[in-house]
Amino acid sequence: MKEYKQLIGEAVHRAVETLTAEEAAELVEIPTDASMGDYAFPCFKLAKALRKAPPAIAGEVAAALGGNPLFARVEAVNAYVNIFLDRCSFLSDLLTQVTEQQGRFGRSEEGAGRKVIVEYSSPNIAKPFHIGHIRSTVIGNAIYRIYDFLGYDTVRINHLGDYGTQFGKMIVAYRKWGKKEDVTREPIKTLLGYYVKFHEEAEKDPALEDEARAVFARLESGAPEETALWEWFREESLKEFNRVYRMLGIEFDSYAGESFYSDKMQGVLDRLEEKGLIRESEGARIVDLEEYGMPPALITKKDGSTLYITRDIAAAIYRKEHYDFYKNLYIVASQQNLHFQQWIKVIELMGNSWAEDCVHIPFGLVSLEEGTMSTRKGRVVYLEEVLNRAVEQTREIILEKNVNTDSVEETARQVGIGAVIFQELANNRIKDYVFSWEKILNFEGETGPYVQYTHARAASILRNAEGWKPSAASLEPQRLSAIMGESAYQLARLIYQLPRIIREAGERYEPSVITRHAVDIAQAFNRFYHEEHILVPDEEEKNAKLALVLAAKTAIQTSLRLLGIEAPEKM
RNA sequence: GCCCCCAUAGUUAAACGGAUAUAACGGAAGUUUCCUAAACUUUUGUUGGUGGUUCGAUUCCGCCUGGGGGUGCCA
Repeated sequence: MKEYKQLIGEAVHRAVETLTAEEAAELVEIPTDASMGDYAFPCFKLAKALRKAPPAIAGEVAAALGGNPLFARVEAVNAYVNIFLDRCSFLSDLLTQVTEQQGRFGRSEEGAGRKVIVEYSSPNIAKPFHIGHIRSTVIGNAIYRIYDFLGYDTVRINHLGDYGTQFGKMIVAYRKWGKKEDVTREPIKTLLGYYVKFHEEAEKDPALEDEARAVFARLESGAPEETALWEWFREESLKEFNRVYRMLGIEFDSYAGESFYSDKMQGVLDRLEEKGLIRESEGARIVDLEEYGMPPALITKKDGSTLYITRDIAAAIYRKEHYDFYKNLYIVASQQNLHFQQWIKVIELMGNSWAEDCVHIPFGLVSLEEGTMSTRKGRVVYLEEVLNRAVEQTREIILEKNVNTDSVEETARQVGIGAVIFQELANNRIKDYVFSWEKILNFEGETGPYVQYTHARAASILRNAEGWKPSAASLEPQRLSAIMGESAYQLARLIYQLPRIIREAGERYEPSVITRHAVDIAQAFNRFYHEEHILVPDEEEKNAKLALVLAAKTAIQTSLRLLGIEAPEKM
């Protein structure tokens, strides 16, 4: 398909040689107000080099672009050149492409031969999978899907929090107060109970903390009793996690968590020693980062056991050797910003130039109205409960509205889960937010159900069109004239932008760019739907409009798919 | 103390350094003999303060205020 920004860039370059075609293309804007054209080229920056007033330059550029048949109209307005596309050839080009490519529209091969690792979700074993975990899980899944769509080779890693002193605590608590049958019956809640009790008791008796550290040290050195208990906790927890992953439609290529690297720790310590990066301080071993403005990185504790920073370093080195990644992405809360800065710096100090390919993608904090979530205090909202309630409420709405669907259960699941995911991906990931039941169960306005509903509407029209198939002949430019109104054209423009939007979402690691665009397309579609009748008697007009409906449906479906949300055909 | 992030209508949020700051929710008023009213139309209302850089700042830089997070033996 034609890349208009590029074409305009080239044309500007021919008119003003001091600017390369690429530089010119970079400057091309899409005006907020459609009455100022489909594209605009601001001339301020040229004023200095050309020693002319911007409006004068705009006039010259406009004159130079004027003869191009792709542009219906080119006007100089003050310092801007406003460019109006020839709508018929634009629509013909777009609709031909989208109806041919369908689900492949927007796909790219730019990532061919490059491997991208996406680490996401990474819950802690033996702790509840709560609403705070949804962010990493859902953002990571979307980033994986976006990179996959852009042609990259992807590896999805669930870096389970299955190691560390917390397991010492858990084991100590289980031995003191635990019952096997309770754990088997309800693993996570029971184990969490032990964990909470441990902290209560440790307040009165600080010796428990030391005991827990000692038990973890035994676990790390491979003691059979501790290892068996740990394996059992891990297994029971994974059963629960997988139930949630299935609901969300999320999968992983690897569950290599922290424990996976336990036997690789010594190698890291040796390499750090070799490089002379380690020194002893207060009984612990550290890498001093003072000259980089950071507190020291604690590599081992005074009892010799490791910390998670050591495991993250080991993991990154292992991944570089094992996968030879192009990018190694970590979808982890912004609370860990310093942690990531520290260990990536350590990797760099070890002489690894690929340190810069390790990217921390932070996101904001989820809190409850009562305050921050606290596993220890048992102040959590379970993700599974959120998903179940969203599905339940959707089911009620479906029955109430008497919705046209083949399976109430299936649709309730698609829409309920989709609503939760959509909301999670609607805003910039860095923003903090306060969880509220009222908000998450609201399905009106800019929400997942709105976009899905629009998709279902488009699907419904195509069903009503019985047997209609897009044909290239009916999309020739001369046959489109006078058929398409303003709302149709504005919808088409948004569909055209989708491939660029997907690339931007990938570059910025920001799925919300796609979420917002999906809403824009849905709004434009609904406007078009209300203003114009689609299944009209005139064959030529009907063909063109149906092609646009199909293109809109395709664009919405692709957007939702990249976000990890299903697009029901009926609802 | 030091470091990082955030601050936009009543609320929740958008906005590659560009033209008149964009939506949704809420409030007010409408649209269903018409392809799905989970829809659409109209209306209401916004850049925390202060300096600077720039032809142009919600956006970049400095300071201030407010909120959140981090800061050596948890992850």
